[in-house]
Amino acid sequence: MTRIQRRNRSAILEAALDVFSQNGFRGATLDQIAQSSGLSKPNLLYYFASKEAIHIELLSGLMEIWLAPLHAVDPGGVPQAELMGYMRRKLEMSRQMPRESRLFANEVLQGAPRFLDGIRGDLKTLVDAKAKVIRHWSASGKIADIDPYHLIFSIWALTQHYADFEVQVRSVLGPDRDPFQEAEGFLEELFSRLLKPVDDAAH
Amino acid sequence: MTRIQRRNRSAILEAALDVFSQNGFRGATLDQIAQSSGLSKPNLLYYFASKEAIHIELLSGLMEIWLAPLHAVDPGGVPQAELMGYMRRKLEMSRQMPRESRLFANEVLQGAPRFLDGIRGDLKTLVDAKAKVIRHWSASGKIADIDPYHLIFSIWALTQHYADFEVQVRSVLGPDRDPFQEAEGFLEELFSRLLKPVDDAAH
DNA sequence: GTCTATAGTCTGATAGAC
DNA sequence: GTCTATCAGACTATAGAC
Repeated sequence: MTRIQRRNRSAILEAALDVFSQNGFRGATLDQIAQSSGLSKPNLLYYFASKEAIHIELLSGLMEIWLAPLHAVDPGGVPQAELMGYMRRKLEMSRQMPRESRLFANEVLQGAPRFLDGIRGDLKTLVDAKAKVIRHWSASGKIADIDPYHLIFSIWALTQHYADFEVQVRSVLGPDRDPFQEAEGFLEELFSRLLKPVDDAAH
Repeated sequence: MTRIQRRNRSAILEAALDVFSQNGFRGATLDQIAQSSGLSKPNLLYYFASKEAIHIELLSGLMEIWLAPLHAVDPGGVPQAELMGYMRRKLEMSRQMPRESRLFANEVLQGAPRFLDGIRGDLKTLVDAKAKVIRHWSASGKIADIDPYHLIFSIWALTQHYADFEVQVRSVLGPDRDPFQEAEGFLEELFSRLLKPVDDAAH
């Protein structure tokens, strides 16, 4: 692949991320992507077979990046620190990559018609593996005895909320507050309390 | 308005809830709504001026129901019980009204272009009022000293996650588990821990 | 009030010159 | 590789008969 091809492909994907993340698959148009990427509409289709091909390429290309923080949870690390670190990295991704968050949110919200394989495959496999690690940490008393799947869901829900519903969060907080900075402290407190094992010796 | 008119209008709105919540505004078509409601396409437009009018009517009509649980938080009640009750009612709404949850999620996710007034108006006003109540509870030591806005966001994020991302949650948990029933216990534990005031006497 | 027919527009994709 | 021109289908909305 030439340098020009690489540059055009990535310009298309960059523009597509903008457009798909804001409008969802059906709401997005090739015209918008063409305009935003600076290429003509037929030229998009020279690089990608169809509108759907662009979308699929985007999703699968971002999947690895998106799952990296969970992948990085180390079974050999300090449980509390590993999980707090995972939460922090996810929040940081919501801050730095809100478009990616909304891209996935749009897709899942609408039933993941173009992505169910990825969810049922890579995602489930990874979550199952990490859930086993977390369950072990709970069983050995290193963290509280809570369901690992719902713990992971709660990290997703709380961190991605600030990206996916950013318009609402900012509207409610008003223009002078920084949602992400405040979320950092709040979620730190929340997950500290959630993960702390019950200290039976205190009773 | 005749009985027939009332029945047709509500049939349209019921069908529109199905279609808009699954596809978003731009992804939805009048054909789908017509088919789902059993009326012809021109007949939809006899009852509503446009596709957008249907959507706006849906959103504003559901706004009151959607905010009722927060409205019901009683400044005179027992703080911990009030907030746990709010969380429980929100989770119950995710279970019973996932389409409504996804309708709002789609709209907010895409920047709330048809709903920003509602968010900046009624929603912000209500949240501001309840935040003041919660802050007072914190200050008097009845619950933990946490930010009331982010507490409310966390209730929204965690309860609505089970409706909005239901496909993903079910795929990860597998077919034999009941997400909502499990969430009940998990969120009960999470918010109990989060709201509990620090007991200084213990140190 | 409800229908068929259709106007007018938008959209994904292709043809073919260069 | 990139463009202009354009097709075929889908879409919102309206006209007009009944």
